Amino acid sequence: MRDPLSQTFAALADPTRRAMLARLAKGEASVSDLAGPFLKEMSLPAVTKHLKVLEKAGLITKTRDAQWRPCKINGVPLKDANNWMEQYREFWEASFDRLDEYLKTVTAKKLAKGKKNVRKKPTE
Amino acid sequence: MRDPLSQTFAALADPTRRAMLARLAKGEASVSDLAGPFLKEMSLPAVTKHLKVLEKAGLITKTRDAQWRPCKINGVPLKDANNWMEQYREFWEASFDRLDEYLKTVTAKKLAKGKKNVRKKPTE
DNA sequence: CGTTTAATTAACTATATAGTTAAATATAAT
DNA sequence: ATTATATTTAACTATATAGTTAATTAAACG
Repeated sequence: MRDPLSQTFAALADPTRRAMLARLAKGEASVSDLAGPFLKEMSLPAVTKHLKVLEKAGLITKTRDAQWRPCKINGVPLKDANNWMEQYREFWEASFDRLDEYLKTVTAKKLAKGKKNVRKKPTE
Repeated sequence: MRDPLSQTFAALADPTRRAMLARLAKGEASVSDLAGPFLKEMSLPAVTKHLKVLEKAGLITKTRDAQWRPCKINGVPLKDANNWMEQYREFWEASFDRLDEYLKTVTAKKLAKGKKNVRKKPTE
C-alpha cells in the first residue's frame, strides 16, 4: 500500500478524475451524474473504477440514497498536497522571475539585432 | 502522451522522486549525489529512471559537467499544479472547519457522558 | 593506451493501471 | 412477482511503471 500523499497525487494524475472533482466542486452528484460527460469515451464500470481511486485517496466520499450513490468532494488530502507543495513556492516564483528576466533579455537582443540590421554593411 | 498536469502529478506520486526534489531544493546535485540515499533500496539505473520521469515532467533539468550530470529543480510545473489546486482551497479550508466543529461536538459529548457516568444508578 | 568514475541503455520481469464486456446486486416502481 | 434503474463485481486484455542485471558510453586520470 502507498503512502497517502503518493496516493493523492496519483489520483490527481488523470484528467477524467480531475474533471470529476471539478464537477463535485459544484455540489454533490451521483455516479451517473458524474459519468454523463464521459460515457462517449468510456464505459460505466470505468467510471466506477475512477471513483474508487478517488475514494481510496480520500478525495471523495460516497453515501447512499436509494439506488443512487451521491458523491461529495473531500478537501483534506488536497490540503496535505498543498502543504507539501508550498515548500517549493520559492522555486516557481523564482522561475517566473527568471522567465521575466529572459523575456527582457530577448527583447533587448531583438532591439539590438534590429539596430544592427539597419546598418547592413558596417563602415569597418 | 499525457497532458502536462497529469504528468506533473504522476511524477510527484512517488516518495523517492519527492525526496529527490527535496534534495534539489537545497541546490544542484549530480545523479550520484541524488542516488546516494537510495542505493541501499534500489540500483543506479532505477535512480536514472526516476530522474528521467522528473525531467520529462519538466520538474528538473539536467546539464553536463565532465562526466557528471548536475540536476536543477524547475518550479514551473509546480506552479501549474498549484494553480490547479488553488481552485479547491475552499474545500480543504471548509473541511478544516468541519473537523473543528466535529472536535467541539466530540468534546461536548464526552463532557455529557462524563456527567452521566458520575451518577451511575439514576434516581428514576 | 588502459583504467577508473559517472551515468545511461538494453533486455527482461513483475505488478499496477485503465480499459473492456457480461453478469450480479440493490432499490424502486408496476 | 416482474421489471426497470443505478451501480458494482468478475474476468479478462493491453499498456505503463518500477525494478533488476549486464553491457555500453563518456570523460578524466595515471
